[in-house]
Amino acid sequence: MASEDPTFVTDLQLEVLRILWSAGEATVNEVHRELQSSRELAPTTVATLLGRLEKRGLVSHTIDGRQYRYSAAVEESDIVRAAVDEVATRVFGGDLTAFAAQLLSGKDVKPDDLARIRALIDERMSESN
Amino acid sequence: MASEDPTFVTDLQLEVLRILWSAGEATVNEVHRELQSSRELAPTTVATLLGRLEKRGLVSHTIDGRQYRYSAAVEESDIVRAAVDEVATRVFGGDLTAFAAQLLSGKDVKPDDLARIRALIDERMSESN
DNA sequence: TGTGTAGTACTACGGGTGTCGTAAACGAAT
DNA sequence: ATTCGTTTACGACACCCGTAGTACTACACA
Repeated sequence: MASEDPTFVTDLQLEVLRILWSAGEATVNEVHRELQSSRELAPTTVATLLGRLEKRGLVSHTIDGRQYRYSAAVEESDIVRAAVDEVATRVFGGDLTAFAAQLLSGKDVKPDDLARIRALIDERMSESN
Repeated sequence: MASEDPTFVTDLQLEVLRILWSAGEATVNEVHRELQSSRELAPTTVATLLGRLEKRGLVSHTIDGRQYRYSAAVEESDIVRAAVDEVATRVFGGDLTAFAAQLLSGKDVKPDDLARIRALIDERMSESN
């Protein structure tokens, strides 16, 4: 079991998925265009990316004329959860308190954040009581 | 600059570093032996690993007779921080509240954790007042 | 019906990783 | 000294990622 975190995605892959999540569906060219703001990639590169993502089951496509319309086959929440779990396990050995401590010790944690997170905790504590 | 996250480490690399952190120093064989409990690797594999880590500046060695004594050249906190920052940026776009929300929404968050994290927040809030 | 063009598939290359095998070096024991 | 064993160095291989060139396919229009 525990084959190999099937939902691990790299940076670029995540960017691609994000485009699909927010667009619902997109052709290679559309993805390419979106991506263009952050990266300079050849259209064929994007096609390769999408193809590889599809081979892994993270996206799928339907045919529309001579174009492929890609859409994500995984939900954003799955990917996000996988990323967090991964760090929680790998780096903190499942010790969420340590994880949170690290998260909150950052320089750029604003008081706002602290307050909001605290509110989240209170909520969670009362609901699961 | 901001070349390419120089402190990114993979799973296995982290395991190796952990051994060095807790041992202070270790020969290839010692690392190999420690690693053995979780992975079945040939001793040469471990040597390769250490060598590559050294090339990246994450570990260094001194010579002791015919053996190398490796030690970590980075601190655990650097690696841990890098890992957390990475996810915070990549996955949450720097939104720590969202990050924390995700972290706290996990199934395996115990009431204890919540309480402790809350205490951390309170502490942090008052000290940075 | 022929041809241009848009779009995909195939192939490839340089890097990095996990994984080792084998060669070379260097002390130790005989 | 010669041999042996331990330990490191070098080279390799498969696999994945980012990146892209080129070849192939198939509609669309003349």
